Amino acid sequence: MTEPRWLDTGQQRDWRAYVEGSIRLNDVLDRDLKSKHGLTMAEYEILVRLSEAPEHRLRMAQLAEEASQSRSRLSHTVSRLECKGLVSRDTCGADKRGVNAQLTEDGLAFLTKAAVDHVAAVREFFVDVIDPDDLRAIGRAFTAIAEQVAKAR
Amino acid sequence: MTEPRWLDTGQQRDWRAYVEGSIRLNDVLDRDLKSKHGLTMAEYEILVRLSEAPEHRLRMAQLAEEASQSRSRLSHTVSRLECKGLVSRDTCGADKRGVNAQLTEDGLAFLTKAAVDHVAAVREFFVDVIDPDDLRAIGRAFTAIAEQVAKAR
DNA sequence: CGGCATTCGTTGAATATTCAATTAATCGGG
DNA sequence: CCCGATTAATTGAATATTCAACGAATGCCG
Repeated sequence: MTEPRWLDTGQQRDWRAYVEGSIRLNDVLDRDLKSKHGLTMAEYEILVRLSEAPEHRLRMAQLAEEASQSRSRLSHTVSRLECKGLVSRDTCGADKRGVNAQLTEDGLAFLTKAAVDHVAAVREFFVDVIDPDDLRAIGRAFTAIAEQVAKAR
Repeated sequence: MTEPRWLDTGQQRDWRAYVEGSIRLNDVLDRDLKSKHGLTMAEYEILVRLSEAPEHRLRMAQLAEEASQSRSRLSHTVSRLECKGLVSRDTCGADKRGVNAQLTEDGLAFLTKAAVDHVAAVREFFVDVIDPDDLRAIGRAFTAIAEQVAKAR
């Protein structure tokens, strides 16, 4: 059997700082969005992706991929957003298996308001708290991580 | 009303890379730990903190704080771990409201095995795919973030 | 000492997420 | 053209997490 390669002191410190910090960041951003607009980050992300898509619509599978969610989870979540009138579903013309999620006008208006508060919170607890060079490092690192995860599947 | 300060292109790119990367990293590590040992990261973290505490025991409130979990969530999760025989509960002598969570011998043995695989996965998808300087940047940044979140409460 | 406010931990219901199975439609080789 | 394999999306049950409320013990202050 191969000897496990443990993390050295510095690596462990940094890894743990990341684990704790990311949980707490997520909590505070989620709480903020939820208290002010009744949305979770996952729901918010869905609205954002739709708002950036041509004609404000995307196939479920692609939306799931972009929002880093399972298809099952997306189905449930979109159902909730549909109940709130922020998103609608219609069957895709070309591929009759497919379903398009479509951002409604209300959805876009709602997102526009929520985005103002959300970006302020992202600044307050993330962007404005860290050195610009460190931000770039984070961008590099997590891009590489996402690639590595994708590669492994 | 104050004008919202949007993120510039680079900030947005880096922020989004982080959001996506951190979700995917969490997914892959959770999946790995769950498939190999039937534990979530949250449960694993609880065992780790207990293993590092004097006499392998901690008050529930402190454990919740260290593992970045709500007390309610911790209660439920510890109940599950108790069912598996990895943790036990006993009332705290000094403060009769208090409860100590205690890592059992089985729990320690179990953790020791799980840690080998977990650290390997943390290397594969995190430590070994990023530049050492970027890792330090992440450590700095998320330490600052955790502080900022703590300050805001 | 008395009593009010706070802290500790748990509980159960409401909500969200995962997991496995299902239905329907498309694809592709023969 | 047909049929088995694959893909799309949904469903409902099992599981996990959040949320609000609670009971018990302690702290604090007059």
